[in-house]
Amino acid sequence: MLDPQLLRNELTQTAEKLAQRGYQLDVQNWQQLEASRKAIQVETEQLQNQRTTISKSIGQAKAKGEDIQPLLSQVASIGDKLEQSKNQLKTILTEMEAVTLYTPNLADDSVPLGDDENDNVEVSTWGTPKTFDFEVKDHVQLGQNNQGLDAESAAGLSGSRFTLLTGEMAQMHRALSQFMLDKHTQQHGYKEYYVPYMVNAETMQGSGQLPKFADDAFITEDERYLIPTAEVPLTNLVADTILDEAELPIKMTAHTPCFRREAGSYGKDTKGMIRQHQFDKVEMVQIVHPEHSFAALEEMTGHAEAILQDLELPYRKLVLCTGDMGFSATKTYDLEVWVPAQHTYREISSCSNCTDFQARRMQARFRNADVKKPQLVHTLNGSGLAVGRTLIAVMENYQNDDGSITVPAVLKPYMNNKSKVNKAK
RNA sequence: GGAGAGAUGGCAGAGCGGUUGAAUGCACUGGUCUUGAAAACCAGCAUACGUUAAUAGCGUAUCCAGGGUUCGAAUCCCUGUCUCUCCGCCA
Repeated sequence: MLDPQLLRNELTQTAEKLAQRGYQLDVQNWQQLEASRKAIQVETEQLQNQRTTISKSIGQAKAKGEDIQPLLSQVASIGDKLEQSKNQLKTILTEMEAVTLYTPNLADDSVPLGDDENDNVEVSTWGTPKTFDFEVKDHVQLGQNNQGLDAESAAGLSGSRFTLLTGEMAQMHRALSQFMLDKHTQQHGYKEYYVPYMVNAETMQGSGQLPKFADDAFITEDERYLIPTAEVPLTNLVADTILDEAELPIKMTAHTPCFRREAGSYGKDTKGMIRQHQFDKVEMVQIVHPEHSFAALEEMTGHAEAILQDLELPYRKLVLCTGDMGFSATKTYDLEVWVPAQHTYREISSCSNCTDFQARRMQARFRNADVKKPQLVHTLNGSGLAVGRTLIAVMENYQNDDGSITVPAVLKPYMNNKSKVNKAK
């Protein structure tokens, strides 16, 4: 949610900034709502004040044994008017809330303007894509060759966009998440969490997935949502709390499966395990003092980069343009890893500063020693990294002529010191 | 799944349907005292919204949430959520 003061006092500028993101705020409608809200709220509060005042004097009169009848008839006329006024106010506030819940965060001034992913700006690249002296296979072929990746069995069990991993592929998948968690907890200062994979609607609303993106999530019969990312449970851990300033920053990480309907992505990335209904991810979340959130974004993106560097996977870093950013973000870096078979970079991490947007929805605050008042925290989240896509990247970048895959050095301790897997039979 | 108990300010914990935003204690902040600290004593200390130039006043709301009764609800009634205890089942 945006600061309501922005919509009240800087409506035109705010609408312009929202338009950069492709969101059209109905300014006229909002102004009308705001005007009637003002009038009706004042009226309601006045009526309420009258009623309370008279009710109090009834109490006093009764205590003194005076006749309360005149007071009762005085208050009688207020009831209906108040009721009506209250209902009107409620209707307007509900309407206004609907607008604010559907309005995205504002982009930071440092974010490049643009319409879609074509306008994202490359910030840096790392590593050099390896040249192969044989014809590279994609991860699907590599997986099939070695019977470690089985889309057909998964489809039989669950349908499209699911993958089954077996043997050393499953082991490498596990090794990757272990490695990532160890790196973040031991070197980057994050605390490890094990979290629920199902959350309630309130939690989904807190981090911005609801109400606007209900179609993207799986919902259970008892109205719980399968988490689309560990960002949801982790970030909401501070919902409705007032933290001590000394507790900040809070740095959390968790390895979870992520569930996404992928509604509207029909035909996109149907081959292989690039885009799945279920995938594993190691997520980083930071809860920080508002002054430090942009520095924290740089730091957190660095933590994701460190994983790729340790795995020696070439990647590039992009800053997303205004039109391509997620709903809650004010600034986002994407990391894209080199995928040899596609001869291109593919997204493997996304790190965002959400400023106070999620914090306001969740009412996550800290007691500011300077101001002494509770103040909204800033929240950040980043993938560190998407495990399935990392597995793909390792398979393809570390493939050998015979179809085997060399184990990256940092993964060896997690794989019984094997140096190669999936030797073609 | 069955039976019972509960949910009040940062925490603990009072509260008869009437001037209760709410006793008291702890914590916290400022002060007195002290060479300094502790102790003691004094004072202050919720949040949100509205109005406003105002972080000044004034007003409104908030005692788990949502309904209801009433002139008036933290207090009474209904529904829901969560927590705890006991029983059953169970990885």
